[in-house]
Amino acid sequence: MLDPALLRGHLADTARRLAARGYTLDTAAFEAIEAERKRVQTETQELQNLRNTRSKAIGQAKAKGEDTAALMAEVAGIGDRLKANEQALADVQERLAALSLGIPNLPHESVPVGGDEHANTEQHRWGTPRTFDFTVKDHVELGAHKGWLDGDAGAKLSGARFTVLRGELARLHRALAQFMLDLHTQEHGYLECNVPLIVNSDAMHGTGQLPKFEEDLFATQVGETKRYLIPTAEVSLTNIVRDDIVEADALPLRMAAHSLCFRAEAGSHGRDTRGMIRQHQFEKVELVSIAKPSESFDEHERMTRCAEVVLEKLGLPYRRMLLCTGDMGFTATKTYDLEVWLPSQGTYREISSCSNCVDFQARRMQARWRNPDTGKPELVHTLNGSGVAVGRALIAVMENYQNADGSISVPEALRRYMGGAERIA
RNA sequence: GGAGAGGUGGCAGAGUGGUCGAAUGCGCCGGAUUCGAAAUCCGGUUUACGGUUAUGCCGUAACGUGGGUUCGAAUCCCACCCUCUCCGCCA
Repeated sequence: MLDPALLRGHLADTARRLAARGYTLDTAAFEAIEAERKRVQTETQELQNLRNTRSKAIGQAKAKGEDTAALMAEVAGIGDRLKANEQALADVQERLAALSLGIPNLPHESVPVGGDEHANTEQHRWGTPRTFDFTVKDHVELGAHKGWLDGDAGAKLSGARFTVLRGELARLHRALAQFMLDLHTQEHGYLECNVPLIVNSDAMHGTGQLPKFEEDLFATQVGETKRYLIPTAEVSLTNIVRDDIVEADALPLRMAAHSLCFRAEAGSHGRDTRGMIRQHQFEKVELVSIAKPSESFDEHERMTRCAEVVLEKLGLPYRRMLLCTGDMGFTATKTYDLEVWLPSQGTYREISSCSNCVDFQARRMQARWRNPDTGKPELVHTLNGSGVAVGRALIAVMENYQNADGSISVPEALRRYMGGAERIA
């Protein structure tokens, strides 16, 4: 959620900055509803004030044993008027909230302006894609060996975009997650967390999945209670500080979790249907930082580096992209994507996304810290990044480390998690 | 799933219809005392929203959540959520 003061005081400028990311803010509608809100709220508060003072007078009169009939008559009509006003206020505030909750974050000034991914700018590359002296196979062909990667079984059990992993490949997948979590918790200073995969509606509103993107989520309903499967552990980790006031010396609060993620992938029909690039269920090691506002952009660089180190230790060539205004997610003010080299596609594919959301999620969550300079609770900044997507990392390892005979070499960093194995075959 | 107890400020804990945003204690901040400290004493110490002739002032709201009764609700009524204890079940 944007700062309401920004919308009230700098509406035209805010609309212009939102337009850079392809969002059209209906300023006339906003101004109309905001004017109504102000009028109704002022009226309501005046009525409440009147009722309070009159009621207090009645109490004092009764205490003195005086007759209260005149006072009672005076206050008679207030109740109904007040009730009507309070209802009107609730209505207008609900409409205002619906509008506000649907407005995306403002892009940071360092973000290039552009409509889609073609305007993203490459920041740097690491590693050199390997040259093969045989015809490379993609991960689906490699995975067909020994039933390692079985899309048909996944479809039988659940439908499209589900996969069964078996044998040494399943073990390699697990090794990747273990390796990443160990790296971030033991070397990068993140606190290991194990979090709920099913969360309530408040949590989904806090990090911005709701109310706008419900169709992207899997939901559960038990009795009257509707809950949602997390599309990323960002939801669980970030909402830990919802409604909290964090002490200054606890910041930055760095948390990491290995979790399952569930995405409905509505609107992705036909994209990446082959293999396990885009699944309804996948695993990810997620990094979340809760930071002081003055430190969040430094923290963003640091977090992105933590993700890059994963790929470097795995020996996977990648590049860092700075997303343009039109390609960023709803909550982000600035996002770096890491793209890993996939030999079968001859291109780089997204494997991590690291975003600074500044106070956008914090305002929705009422997540604050106590600023020692002011003594007041102020909104924190929240950041999240994949460090990294486990399923896509598996694909990258399979394809980049494949051998002519269809076996797959195990990257040095993973061998201790694979009982020392140098290759799987 | 059954039975019971309970949810009040940073914490503990009073308050069962009226001047209660809420006693008291602890903690915290400032001051006095002191060579300094402890102890003691004095004062201060929630948050959100709105207004404003803004480093202040005024108003409104908030005692788990949502409704209801009432001129007036932390207090009475209803529903729900959560926590704890015991029993059952279960990984």
